[in-house]
Amino acid sequence: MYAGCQQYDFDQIELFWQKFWDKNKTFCVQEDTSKEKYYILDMFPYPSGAGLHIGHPEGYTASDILARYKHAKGYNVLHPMGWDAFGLPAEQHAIKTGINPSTNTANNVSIFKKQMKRIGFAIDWEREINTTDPIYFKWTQWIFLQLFKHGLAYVDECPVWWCEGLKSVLANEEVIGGRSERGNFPVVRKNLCQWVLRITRYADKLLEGLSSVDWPDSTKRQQIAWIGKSEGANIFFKIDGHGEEICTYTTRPDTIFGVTFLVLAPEHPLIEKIVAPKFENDVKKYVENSRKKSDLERTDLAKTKTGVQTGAHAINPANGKKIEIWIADYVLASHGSGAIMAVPGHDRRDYDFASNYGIAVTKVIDNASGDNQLPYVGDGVLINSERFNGLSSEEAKGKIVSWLQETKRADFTQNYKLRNWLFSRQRYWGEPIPIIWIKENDYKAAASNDKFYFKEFLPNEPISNEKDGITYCALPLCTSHLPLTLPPTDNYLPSSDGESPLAKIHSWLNVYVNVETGQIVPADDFNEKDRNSSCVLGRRETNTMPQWAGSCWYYLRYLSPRCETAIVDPDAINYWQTPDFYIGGAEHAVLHLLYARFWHRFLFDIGVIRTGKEPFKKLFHQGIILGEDGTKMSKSRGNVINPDEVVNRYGADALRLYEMFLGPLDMMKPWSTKGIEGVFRFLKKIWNEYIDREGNTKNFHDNLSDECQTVVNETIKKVGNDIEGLKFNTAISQMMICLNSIQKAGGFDNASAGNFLKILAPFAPHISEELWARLGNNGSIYDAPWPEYDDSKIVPTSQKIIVQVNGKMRAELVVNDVNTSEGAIFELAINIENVKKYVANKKILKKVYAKGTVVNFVVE
RNA sequence: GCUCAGGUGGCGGAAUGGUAGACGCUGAGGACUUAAAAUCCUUUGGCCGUAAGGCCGUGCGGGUUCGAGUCCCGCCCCGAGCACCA
Repeated sequence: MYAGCQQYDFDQIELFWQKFWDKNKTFCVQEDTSKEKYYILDMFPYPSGAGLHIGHPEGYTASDILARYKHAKGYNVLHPMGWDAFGLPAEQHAIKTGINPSTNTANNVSIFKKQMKRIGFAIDWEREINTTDPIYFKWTQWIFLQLFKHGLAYVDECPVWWCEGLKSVLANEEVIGGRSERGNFPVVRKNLCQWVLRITRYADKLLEGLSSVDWPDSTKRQQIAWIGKSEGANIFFKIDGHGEEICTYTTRPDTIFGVTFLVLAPEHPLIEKIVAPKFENDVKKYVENSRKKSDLERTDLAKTKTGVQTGAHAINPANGKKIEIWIADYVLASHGSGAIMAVPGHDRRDYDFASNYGIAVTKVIDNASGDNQLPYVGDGVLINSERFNGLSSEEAKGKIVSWLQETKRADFTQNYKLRNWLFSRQRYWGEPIPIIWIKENDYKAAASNDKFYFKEFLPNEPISNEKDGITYCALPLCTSHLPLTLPPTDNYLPSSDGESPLAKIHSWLNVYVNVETGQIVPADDFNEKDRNSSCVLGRRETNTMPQWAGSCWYYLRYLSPRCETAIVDPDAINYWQTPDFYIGGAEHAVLHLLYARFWHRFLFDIGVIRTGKEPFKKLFHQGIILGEDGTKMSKSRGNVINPDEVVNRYGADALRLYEMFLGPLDMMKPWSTKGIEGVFRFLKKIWNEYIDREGNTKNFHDNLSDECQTVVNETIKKVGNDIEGLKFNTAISQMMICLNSIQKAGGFDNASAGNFLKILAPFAPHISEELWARLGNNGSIYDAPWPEYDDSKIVPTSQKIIVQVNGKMRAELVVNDVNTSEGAIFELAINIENVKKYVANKKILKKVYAKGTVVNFVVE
């Protein structure tokens, strides 16, 4: 069966085959131990109301080509798709309309799915997942509870980014230049009680794991920079006339003899204790001022560095010198110990500050190049450093810290830029955090009860939080309570004091917990006659999880999407393991990919999965498709290309082919409407090589010319290699070259007609299916094996050798015998008219022959 | 400022140190057609030349090499990421 049109009617053909694939479940897979598996993962989309963007099909087509190719090569290919559907836009839509976000989400998902099916991706839709589906987020909550149990989730009253525009707290990563990443609203600091995940405990593991993965270098580098590990030392400075010490972190202990002052961050806890009465007012003013400043203002590099004296002094532990202690906001409380030993001779920032306030600058490192300019920030040889003079920076670092260590005035240590992961969001449309807060006394009493039900995820140390003078402890739900679903409401607006909309839904919020039976009853429904000593009143956690949570582990869920007993079925993961290939945008280089690695390594550490420490062995980022004007597509610029319109006008095969033909997959490249007409023409040419004007399949040649056979075999080879190397643009141009040759030669023979369709199929599956069927084949071309090529046909029977004189091309030499000797080649070459001209009467200094390619005569 | 990636015709882009510009688009000319669309053929880096052929040419300046878009050094320009991280 086939669509049966006369001309290349892409609409009829594509719809016919899409229906065929659906009906026959062509792309559905099961574990099959007789075959090697290949797991291809796309970063799953957020199903926005705007529908598919023209950039989506780029990555999806790339992974689809690979999936279809690997299948043809005999692999059991898993290529699933799902929806990262929690998130702000659906919630804001709900705030505006009062319609539950799940309705809106379901709507958007169906649009996305329809669009993706219309492009013909070889996706196993039976494995479709959705992060907002309770059967999915049951396990997201379960993983959170594991983190909680293992002491990796805690609450902290910490300064967080509060965005008034979004009425929500944002993570550091969601704040760009003092404004929210989404919506571009201004943000301010605010103290709130938040859930935090201890990702910093995994800093070293996350760093170490990068060396074992095949990822783009830039992405690895970004993660390394984000983790920001540095090796250095804590050095302790005694405060003159005080019992206190100031701990400073430095990576340059070799410059300790050049310390001329200390600087504390304005938030440093010792400030109040050490400030001299005379300076109290100035200090107070300065500290208050810097608290008011936004981070943007504080970290503006262009501004001159400001600070105030404390009037207190510290003693340099290396030489006993008394130095001033200053406060300045160029020192960050969040890094190291929030205090630094300032070495203006060898640090740009300390130098700037010292210059502003007339503080002494001492040179303690000799620059090898003899440049005397200060500050000199490189390594060198120590001077003015007493017994350490003459040592290199490298040697001195260790020796000085060891020496100070003897008297407990220093310690070797490391520092990280990585902060713990703020995991709370004050939103409705996210996974509820499966925690109930109960009074500390109730918790203690319950925990010491042998019949305590809530042991499954109980941490060693209770997580507690004080509210209105009462201490509450976090009681973790058990697997049997999951999923904890979102209560219905029609008011999605967060409360003005920063709490999630869930805090307003009292029937859900307040519950009675039976700590012996595990029964949880809404307080409203609580029947007083059921009250007994094991019933305690609790308040549910109202924060929800960030959108990253659902995407941290989705690649595991595809393996057994309906599994009810575990996050992933053990047999399924034992077979499919982790993805062999992961493709998605570079915008997720740090956050998603770091968080997912963190969860994966955690799940590995607690034995939930045993498939290796890293989730994504091979990663690739597709580039961005720009508008026709070479700028980023945006509504305001009016340069947005709608994929539906492209499909309507040229078809899915043309869209797929064109996006792959545009240029290298990882590059940014502009869309061109004229360009897609080119590949559309190519598809029509293909059609016309198979089907005559009456719509009948053509008769092919009995055999092809040698020349054509060479091209066909080269094409099979190159297309295969190019797919493996993800060089789809050159694979397509090779197929064009092949078709041009076939066209010139007057058509295919039977063998090449079939082979050409097999290599075309991953790129343009619909037309390939249709023509494959019209050649008389049954079933889907998807199941046809990848063709073999004949290397002997690729080796040409004659060779074209370029003849150069002094490196300039002067002639071409064609030799019929590939094994012609070097001497004979020189003889033939030198006798060509246009070569003779240049070597005549000249002394030949050198003759070079690169076998089969070039002859070069070097003459005086 | 630091780190990384890149700079090739009118455009998107090809080129294991070996014919720079494959393939596609655009432009020009032609065939078919009453005409148009579609299709097909020729041509399309610049300059000189009727041609054969020659000279120049991969951001700029040097270098290595028989030979450089490709390797090395310095500079310029665009893009991305990080950005007072001590």
